Amino acid sequence: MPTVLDVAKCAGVSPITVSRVINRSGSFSEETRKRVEAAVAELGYVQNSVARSLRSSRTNTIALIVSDITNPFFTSLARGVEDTASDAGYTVFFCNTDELTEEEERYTQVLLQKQVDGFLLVPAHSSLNSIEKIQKHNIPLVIIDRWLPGVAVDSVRCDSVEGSYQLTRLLLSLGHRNIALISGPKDVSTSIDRVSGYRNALEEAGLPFDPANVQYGEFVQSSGYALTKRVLAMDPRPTAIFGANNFIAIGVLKALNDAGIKVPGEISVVGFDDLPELLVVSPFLTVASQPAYEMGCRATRLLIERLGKKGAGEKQQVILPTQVIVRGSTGAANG
Amino acid sequence: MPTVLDVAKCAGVSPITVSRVINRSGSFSEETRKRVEAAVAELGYVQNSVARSLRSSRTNTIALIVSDITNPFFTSLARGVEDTASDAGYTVFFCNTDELTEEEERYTQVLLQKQVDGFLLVPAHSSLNSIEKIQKHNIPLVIIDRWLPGVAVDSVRCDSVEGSYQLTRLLLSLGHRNIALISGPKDVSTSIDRVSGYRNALEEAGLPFDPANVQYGEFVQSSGYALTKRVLAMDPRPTAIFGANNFIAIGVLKALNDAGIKVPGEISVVGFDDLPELLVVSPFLTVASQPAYEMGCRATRLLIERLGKKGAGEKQQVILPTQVIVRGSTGAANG
DNA sequence: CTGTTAGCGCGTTCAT
DNA sequence: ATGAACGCGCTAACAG
Repeated sequence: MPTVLDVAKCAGVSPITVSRVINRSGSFSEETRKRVEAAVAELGYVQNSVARSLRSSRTNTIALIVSDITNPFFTSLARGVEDTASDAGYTVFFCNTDELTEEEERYTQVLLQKQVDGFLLVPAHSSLNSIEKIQKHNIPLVIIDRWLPGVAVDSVRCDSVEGSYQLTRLLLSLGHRNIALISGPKDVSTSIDRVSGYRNALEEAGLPFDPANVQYGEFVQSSGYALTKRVLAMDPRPTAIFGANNFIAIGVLKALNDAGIKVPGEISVVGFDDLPELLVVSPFLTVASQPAYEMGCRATRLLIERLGKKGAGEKQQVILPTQVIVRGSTGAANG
Repeated sequence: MPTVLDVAKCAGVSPITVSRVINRSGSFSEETRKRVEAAVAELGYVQNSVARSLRSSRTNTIALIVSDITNPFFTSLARGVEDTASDAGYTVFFCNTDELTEEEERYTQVLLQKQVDGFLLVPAHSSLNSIEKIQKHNIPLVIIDRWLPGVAVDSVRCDSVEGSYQLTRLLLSLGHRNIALISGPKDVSTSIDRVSGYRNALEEAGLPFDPANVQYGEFVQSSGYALTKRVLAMDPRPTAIFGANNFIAIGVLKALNDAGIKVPGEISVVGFDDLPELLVVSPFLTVASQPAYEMGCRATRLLIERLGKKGAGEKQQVILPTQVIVRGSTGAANG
């Protein structure tokens, strides 16, 4: 493969001039530009970004670390990230941690080695190792979807407390007094916030917060399914179930389906996270919807802003609203 | 950030010795290893892959170029790619072309510059520019999901002809004689193959192939929706509709829903590509399902095999079977 | 507007 | 088992 040197010889100029023309940096005559571009075309020259990066200390590359790209929420988010990054001249590495701290740390290490210009991270649980390592290396970082206690970082997420509060209020307004919440892991902020919102709504309504009504599990369908079975065994049986993310909510609906329980006739169901309308024929679930694509765009824009002025400026917290969408899975409590 | 030199000084050895310990290459004493590792830990040294790549001409990086990661088929595929790549020590760049040839070429150029070790590509339409460019640079390439006329490349895809043939036979066996096929773009191989399979089944059954029954559009929901409207206006009206991918099939179902037409009572519907069971409460659509995750794994394994022996060996074509899953959207033709 | 020099951080080559 | 010298391809810094 030809190098700048070959192009330079072919065009009868010095390597640095070739560099200037290719990168549109510095200045050069129209005549030189033409000769260089002709040489580039003739030789089929392709610039070597690796060498360029070694010299310039920039790779035009960012990392996106999520728990599972297969979750439609993260898929949309990833698409937002890629669109925004691509427009700004960045290429995106993507990584799935499956909520495993070790995987997160392994990826962080590799990507630090690869000299990514910035990190977009959905933290697995509440380990700070990765974050501290990234910060120690002075690489811009934006945390997405979750917060972590005691760290000052740029972040973009949705208002889970408020979304959860509104969903719970909706159920209360329908007459439900016994509402089960099937949550994710205890140490993930989205779980914590959604429990808080739920609790706030109950207390505002003068109802007791019963810890037994909150089941902690994983943000996966099988967890939603299994915990619903447990909820159904409770006495008195809740008249509404709140699934704390999309997978859990689907697990809830499956379990109710399998148990022959009518929704919303016998039990109402609400969920957090909507499914993209491109995937659903007739949306049924009442949800608090998060603007996943938009979150990806915002986080990427924030990150790219940071790339210029490393470390400078106050950390920013972008908190986007959720939108409650009422559909067929919720109805009046009977009894 | 510290470099090998700093580590070397700190450990009282030469840079190359540090390199040997870190990469477990060459030989060194146990004593040296300990001193180097202590220095690495003390300084928080992280190897610079960019410099390493410049020297070694390998980046341990591959590119995945798909039309749209938001399509669950590509999402699962991407997950298969990432899992396999990660296990083998590779990191993945992901890119969305939206079926645009210019985007494909732009990404190809950028990734060539970034010296990716290999390409996984779902080609947009039938332009060969990107492929020829990649081949000219001698970078291993595996084409996924589609074939292109007149190029010898490694590829992994499903047997769309057979899947389509079986879906059509299923409809025929249910008594349908007037089956509309809503397809993707005319120049994409998956469209071509699915029309072929459909045609084969009809002709085998002694039925005429009526080109008017095949509507070409895009592989998107709005296209499936709009073309269904057109199909519904036909006289005689088809008793079954075949959506050539997941998005189209959903568009078909939405259009029938909006038109108040019962499925399968009045019209049966089949689709290509299944939706992940994690996303669906009660699967309804009869489909030919493609093992998307597996395709991603296979393609990545094939690519990684190639990375060792560049250009050597015969090009390989992996063709995986589809699986027809009969569900509630198909019923007997009445009439 | 253009060129010279030097060096980014690492690993290959050859020596000891 | 260890080290010295050199160069991967490019561009920053400094001329002119």
